[in-house]
Amino acid sequence: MDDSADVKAPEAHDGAAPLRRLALFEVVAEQLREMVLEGELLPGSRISEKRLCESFEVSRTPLREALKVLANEGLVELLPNRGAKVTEVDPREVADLFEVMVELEALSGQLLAQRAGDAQIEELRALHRQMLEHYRRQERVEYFRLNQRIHRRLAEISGNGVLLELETALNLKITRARYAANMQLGRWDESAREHEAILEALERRDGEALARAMRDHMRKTGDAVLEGLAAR
Amino acid sequence: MDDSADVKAPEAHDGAAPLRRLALFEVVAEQLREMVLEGELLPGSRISEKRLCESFEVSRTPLREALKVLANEGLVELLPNRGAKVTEVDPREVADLFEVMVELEALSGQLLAQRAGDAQIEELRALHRQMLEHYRRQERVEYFRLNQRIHRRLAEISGNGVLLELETALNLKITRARYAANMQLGRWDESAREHEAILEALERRDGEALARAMRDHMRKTGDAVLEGLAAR
DNA sequence: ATACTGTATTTTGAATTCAAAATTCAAAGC
DNA sequence: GCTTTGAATTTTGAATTCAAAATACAGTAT
Repeated sequence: MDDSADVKAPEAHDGAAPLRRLALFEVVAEQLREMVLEGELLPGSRISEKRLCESFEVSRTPLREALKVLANEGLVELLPNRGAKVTEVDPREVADLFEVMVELEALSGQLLAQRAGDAQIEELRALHRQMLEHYRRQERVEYFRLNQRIHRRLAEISGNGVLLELETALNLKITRARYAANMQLGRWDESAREHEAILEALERRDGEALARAMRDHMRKTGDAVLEGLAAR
Repeated sequence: MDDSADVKAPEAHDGAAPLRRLALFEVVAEQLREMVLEGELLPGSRISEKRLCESFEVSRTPLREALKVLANEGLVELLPNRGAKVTEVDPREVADLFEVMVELEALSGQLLAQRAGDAQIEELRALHRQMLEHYRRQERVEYFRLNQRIHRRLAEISGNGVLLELETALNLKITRARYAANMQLGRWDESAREHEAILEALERRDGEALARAMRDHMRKTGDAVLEGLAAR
């Protein structure tokens, strides 16, 4: 309607153009997701459709579609005839979350030991080194980003698409719990050591040890987050 | 010709009755889900919004909302500006699915051994006996239903809400794969024996054995389904 | 003053409308 | 004969409209 920059793919006659202009509701969903994750929309608060529509400058239709997506991700709750509210961070649920995530990580570990190629292990080692460098320089945001990226890459390389999807979905909620607990990046040193153990086990292709290391890492992360939540 | 009476009545167990009239899009989503699961809408087929709107006698708005729900469940794919199509049953993905499900079941087993109360174990034993009775009488549909119910009950009693949700979600896709492979109820006898082993381990509260039994059961189910898929 | 009831306002749910993109199909050009 | 081009049609995306439900509020009765 106005000067908004259209996101469109450059007209390429060349085949592989996987980049599609995403639907409005997807853009809105992404924005909303970020707002919920980072606590800009407070847990438990009611969501006024009208207000959000105005702030996003979209009509209610795409906003409501986006809310349905977020609802399926568990970030908002839809109360019939009563609008939507941001889901509360329930320590009990977070505990459950980690209980499951620990096992998923263990599975990732086993699969990784079987399936990771040499090049991929080197890639991970490089990312790891890079992360340690951020650690050394105390660059928190970059460290956190790389940490997330490494975990995602591990899930990708494990070669199980369903596992990757689940870890991504659960990681959403975990990230939110971290924010809620002001714990985005606690346990630097410990965490770095655990990562080292993971890399070593992977390089030895020791499935048992790798599963144990990843399980251990996730369990300790969970304990820290839960502790942070309790201390609010 | 069909049974459209089963739309509501989620009302069941414990105290606080959250009785609510469900939104139109939820009803539509439930119907669609069933149609996809049972193969009434063929994998890979494009979904015409107009046609479905007419058959459901609703406008496009709730139908589109329902499609978004199904898309998040992985039963349909949304192609921007090109409508929706029913997701194909990919044997590779089904294999991944079971690979994950096996671990979730193992976790269920461990938790069950720790947390199941005597009354709940008795309840499960009763359900098991009832299922065997259906087996004896060769009542396939009832057997299958009870089988599903027992698995769900096991997940519930394991006391981890996240685990329950994930198992429910994955079970959706597994059910679809079974239909696709014409395998809704293969392996009667074998399956019944495996269930017996599960119950026994649970009654002994032997977490290790229970995890092993449930893992084993799910793994064999997966093998059978994959075999069925390959033989299409 | 408090609790209750009926009414007005707001908010949500669903249908309809309008615009933009894709698909179809036929004709023109090579 | 085959491919390409460009309207006409269909289908999807998003805004708007209309209806129903919930909330807020005022007045009344106890």
